[in-house]
Amino acid sequence: MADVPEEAVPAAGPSVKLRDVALAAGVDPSVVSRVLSGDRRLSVRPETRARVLEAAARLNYRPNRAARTLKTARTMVIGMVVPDLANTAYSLIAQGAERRAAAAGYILMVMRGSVPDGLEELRGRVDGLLVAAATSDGSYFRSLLGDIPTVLVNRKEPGDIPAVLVDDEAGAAVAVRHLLALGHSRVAHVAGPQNADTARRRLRGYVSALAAAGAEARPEWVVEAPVYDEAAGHLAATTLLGLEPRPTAIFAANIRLAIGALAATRRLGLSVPEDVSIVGFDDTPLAAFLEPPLTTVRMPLAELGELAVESLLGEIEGRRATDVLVSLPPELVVRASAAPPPAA
Amino acid sequence: MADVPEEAVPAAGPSVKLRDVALAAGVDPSVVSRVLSGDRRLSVRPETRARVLEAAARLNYRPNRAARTLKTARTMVIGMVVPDLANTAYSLIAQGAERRAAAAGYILMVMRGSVPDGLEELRGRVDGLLVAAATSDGSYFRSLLGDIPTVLVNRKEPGDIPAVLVDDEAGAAVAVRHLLALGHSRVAHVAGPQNADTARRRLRGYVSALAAAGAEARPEWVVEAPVYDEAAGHLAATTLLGLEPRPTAIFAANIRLAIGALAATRRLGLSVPEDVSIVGFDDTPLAAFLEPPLTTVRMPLAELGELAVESLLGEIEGRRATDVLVSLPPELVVRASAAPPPAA
DNA sequence: CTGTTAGCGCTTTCAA
DNA sequence: TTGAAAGCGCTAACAG
Repeated sequence: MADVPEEAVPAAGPSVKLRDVALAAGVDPSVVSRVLSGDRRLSVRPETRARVLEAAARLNYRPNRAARTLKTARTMVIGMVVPDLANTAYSLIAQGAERRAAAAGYILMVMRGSVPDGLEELRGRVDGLLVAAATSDGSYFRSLLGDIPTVLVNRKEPGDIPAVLVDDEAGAAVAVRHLLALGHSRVAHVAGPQNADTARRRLRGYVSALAAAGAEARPEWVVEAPVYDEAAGHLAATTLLGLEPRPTAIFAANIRLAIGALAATRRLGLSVPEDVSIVGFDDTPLAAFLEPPLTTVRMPLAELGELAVESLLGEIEGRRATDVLVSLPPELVVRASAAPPPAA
Repeated sequence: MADVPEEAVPAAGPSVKLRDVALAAGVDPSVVSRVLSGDRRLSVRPETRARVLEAAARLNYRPNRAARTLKTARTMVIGMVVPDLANTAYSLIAQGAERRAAAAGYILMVMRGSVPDGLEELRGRVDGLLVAAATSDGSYFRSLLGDIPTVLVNRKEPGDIPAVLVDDEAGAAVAVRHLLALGHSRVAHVAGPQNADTARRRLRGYVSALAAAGAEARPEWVVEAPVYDEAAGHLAATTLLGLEPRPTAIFAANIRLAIGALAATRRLGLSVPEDVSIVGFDDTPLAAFLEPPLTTVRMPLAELGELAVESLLGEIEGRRATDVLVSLPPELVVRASAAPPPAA
């Protein structure tokens, strides 16, 4: 006689249902349902509960999610839409979101893409949506959404969709003040695409920090990168460094932009930070290994993710969410790309 | 009398069901179902079909997914598990996967995490799984999976889970041959974590390319990075460059490792590529903006994603999948980090 | 060409 | 403390 492992996983046969467990435990399916969902306010004789639990375990029962969803009108999944996966910022946000979602019994699933595409496909598969993808038209957007509870993650759009934000304006100001404190008087800005709310807020922070310090600000010291990537940063910085007199410092609105700016500076035969200082926005492990290591400002992105889910859970429960600003302060990560300006 | 916009989106009231559409169109729900799911082999009088379509549109009907899933036992979602979102390689794979999935009417949702965590939560929410997360124990893994159709993406584990792979071994060989052709005779390797299948295959490619060329290979020229990140690459390269005689070229098993190696080299006061040449594995836009721009090998990752879905769809349909190797060749992206060795 | 019928597997009153 | 019954919204035979 061959040994049959006791815990053998049953082959892909017909799956075991609530009814099978009920049969095996000698009770009604409804009892099994109540026991297994841990219905607190239900009195079940301990021995009955034990029998049910034992049967469920023995039969390796897995509730059918579609049936449960059909009945309860809840999927217990939260969707997150991001414009592109390969961005460490989104990954940090997702981590926070995931943690908070898990604590509430939800799972987080992420979809790449713009909202208009993915939306129809998501309806009915998620209980709520975190939208981190860029959008320019909030109301168009709302109508697409229909009644899916949604919160915008670090972007505020016209319209009534609640947003959770980090203080990008303050973060930008931290960067600029650092440069000013180092003694720079010609601080330029590689701005992000101005159709993105994040980029606008960072630009505002740059402008207001300069103003608050009474420092000089010239319109030509701001150049907008049409997208958040290295090539765009390279191009913008090249323009900036061609100015006369040349800016001695550049604050880039994003890490990829900063990397492009760094490359541009060196390709112009200038050195960082001796000739020009550079500060980037959003931190990543990579920053420490650039040449020179890049000074950046780190935003509380994991907390952003957590709070966004927090807010979304409220919406799912029918509470009307309001905008929230993550209260943790931005943090300057000082490395080597910013130093005092050359003694002109 | 107030104007009521005709296309007003109904408030979050009770949603419209198949029955409502049927009522409005004056037909039976089953007819609506058939018309809307585009059942080809069904004859419906054109005018009936038109009435149904019109009613559905007017009422803004959205099928209830849970009900459909309960009935059909299909979710039409493919899950993808990745170890971390912030890796451009996964993002490329996901793009390919998404495209192929969409063509078959599926959507792709990605989950971060290791398989053991996420799995129980995924069962019943996806029809199949693409696993790109590292695993060391394939059989343990299979038992967790139960009967969820799965394909491993660019990792082969012992056990019977089908895998779709790119030819990492050939890719590594391309890199090494490039270095050899440049005239290097002391080519070292920063290997990835050897519990990862990708890392093992790349190491194999390094070894066999050296052997095929009759070039010298020394055990101390290979150092393993315990993880695929910049810090580990930095450390490994530092060790390598302390060797006597010093290797004149380094092939790094991954882009992040290569970036760390680049930084290490410079921090040792050596220059790239004058003193030492570096070639990385997997390409990213960033590579062109490093100092110097990094020569890399680009693998057909989008195709990997497509083929993985292809294979998974087969499994979902009950066909037993076999391992497949993406046939597109690796491509060397020549930039500036590799050059002939210094005239010793 | 269209309607009838019978569930899919679960949860949740309500009744015993 | 447990069981009975109804139904979530859809699809897919089968019948007409």
